[in-house]
Amino acid sequence: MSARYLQIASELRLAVDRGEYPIGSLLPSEGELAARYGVARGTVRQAVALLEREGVVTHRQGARRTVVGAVPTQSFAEMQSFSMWAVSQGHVPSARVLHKEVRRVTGADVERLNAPLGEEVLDLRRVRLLDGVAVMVERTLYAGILAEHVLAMELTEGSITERLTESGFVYAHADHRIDAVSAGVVEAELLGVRRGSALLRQRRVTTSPSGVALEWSDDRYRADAVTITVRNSMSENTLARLSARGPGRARQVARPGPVGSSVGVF
Amino acid sequence: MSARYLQIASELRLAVDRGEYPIGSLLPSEGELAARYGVARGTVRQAVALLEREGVVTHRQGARRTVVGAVPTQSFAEMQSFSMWAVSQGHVPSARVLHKEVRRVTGADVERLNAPLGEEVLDLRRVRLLDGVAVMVERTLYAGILAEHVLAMELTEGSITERLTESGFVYAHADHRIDAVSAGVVEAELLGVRRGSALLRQRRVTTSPSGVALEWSDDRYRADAVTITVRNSMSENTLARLSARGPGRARQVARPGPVGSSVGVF
DNA sequence: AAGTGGTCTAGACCACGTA
DNA sequence: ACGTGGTCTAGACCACTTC
Repeated sequence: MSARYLQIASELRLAVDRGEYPIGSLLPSEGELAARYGVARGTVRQAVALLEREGVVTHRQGARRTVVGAVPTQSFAEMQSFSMWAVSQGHVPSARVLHKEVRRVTGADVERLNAPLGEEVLDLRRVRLLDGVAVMVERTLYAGILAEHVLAMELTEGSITERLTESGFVYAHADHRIDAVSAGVVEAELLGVRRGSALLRQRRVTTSPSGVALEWSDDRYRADAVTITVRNSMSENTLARLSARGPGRARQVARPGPVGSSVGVF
Repeated sequence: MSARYLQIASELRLAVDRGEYPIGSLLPSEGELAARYGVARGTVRQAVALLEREGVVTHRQGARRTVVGAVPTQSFAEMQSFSMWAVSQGHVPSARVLHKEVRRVTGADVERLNAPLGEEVLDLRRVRLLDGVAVMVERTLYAGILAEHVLAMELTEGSITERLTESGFVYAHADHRIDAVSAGVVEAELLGVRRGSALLRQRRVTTSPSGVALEWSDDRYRADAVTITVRNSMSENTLARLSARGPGRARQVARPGPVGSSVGVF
C-alpha cells in the first residue's frame, strides 16, 4: 500500500479534476483535512506540498490554498523517452537508425553534449517518427555500462529507456538545455523540411541516483511537431535562461555572429 | 531572521560549492546533521529536501544522499523579467517600444497567448536589447489591474516587473510554452537576422498567488542569444513535451503542414 | 544486523492574511 | 482578533541499502 499522504494527494487531485474544488476556489484548511482523513497535520502538509509542486494549488502564508488547476505535466520517464511519451499521447512511435558505433568521446562531443572526454560510449543516431512521419533527429551517447545492453536491442521500435529500466538501470535526474537551431542540409532532408528552417533543439544529460551520467543526447524537433512546457513558481524554480555564449558575467553576446546559417552535418 | 532550515540549506550549499562535499560523495546522515546543527531531524529533512529540489543532491531510500553538483538555476523573478535576468548576468538591458495600446482581448490573442477573450488588457510590444544589441521581440498583455501602473512607467529601461512588485503585485506562478519558430519579415528586420531563420519562442502566462493571471507574453529570441535550461528528477517533474497541434490523443501530427514558412507579422 | 531515509504522530509557537 | 499556514520538536516504526 502506498503512503497515506500519496493517497490523500490523489484524492484531492481527483476532487479538483471532478470540479469539487473549482479553479480559483480555496482548499479546506490543513486542520480540517487532517480531521477529515484522520491523520496528523504533517501528513496533510506532505500531500498538499506535493500538489503544490505539481502546480495544482498555490500557497500564501496565512491564507488558505487556492486551486489553480490541473496541469499537463508528465512523468519523468515520459519526458526522458520519446517512445514512452508518444505512446502516452496516443501516437505510434518508431525509429530509423542512421549510425551506430562504440567509440570514445571526442572534443566535438564535449562541446555538443557536455560528455566527458575519452569516455567509452555507444553513439547512436536515429530519425524518430510519430505515426510514420519524421519529426525528430536524435543523437544519443550511451555510457559504456549501457552499451552492450543497447546493442543487443531492436532499435527501430519500442523504448530503449524502458528496456534499460527493466534491466535495472535507474534514471533519476536530467538536465535539459533548450534552444532553437536552423536545419542543416542533412537534417532538412531527414525531416522533410526546408534547409535553414527552425528546429527545436533539446540537449539532455541524464544521471543515475548516484550521480553517474548514463546518457547524453541531442534531439532536434521539427518546429511544428512539439512544444515543451514548464511550470514554475516562486517557491520552486528549476528553470534558467542562459546567454548562449557562456554563463554570464561576460560581454560575449555583445556582437553576435550571423544567424540563420546551417548548423552543419548532424 | 530566516528559518533555520534555510540557514542549514545555505550552509550545505556553500559547503558543496567549496568542495567540502565533492560531486559524487555522500552527504552526512540526517541524524548526524541534526546533531551537528542542534535541531530535530525534521528540520534537517526540510533543508535537504530543498537542496534536492534544487538538484544539488539526490536521494535513495536506505542510502545516504549523493552530491550531484551545483546548478545554475535562477530565482523566479529572474526568470520572469528580462531586465532582472540581464542585470544578474552582467549585461545591460534596454528596450524600444513598438506598440502600446489598451484594448480588449481578441480571438487572435486567445490562440497566441491563451488570454481570456474580452478581458481588458494593455498590449505592449517591444524589442529588447542586451548591451545595445537586439536579441528578442516581446509582446506582453498586462491584465487590466496592472495597465495604469505600466502606462505610467518609463518603458525603455528598467524592469517593469520589478516596479510592479514594488507596487505590491506578487507573481507566484508561471506556465511556459517553449518552441521554435521561423522569423517573419518584421521580426527579421527588428532582430537583424535573415527572414526564416530560427527563433526560440517562449510563451508565458504568469499568475498571482490567488491564481489570477497577471500577464500573457510571447517572447522570441534570436537563436544564438539564449538557451533555456531545466533540471528535473524522478521525484520532481514540472516538464512536459506536447504535440504542437493539440494535447495528444489525436492524429493531428500525422500530416504536418509546411515548415519554415513565415509566422506572419509579430 | 546495522545504518539510513521514508512516513507518521501530537503537540507547540510564530508570522501572516483577512475581516 | 482569529484563522491559517510556516516552522520546529521528540519520538516512533517501517522499508530499503549496505555490509
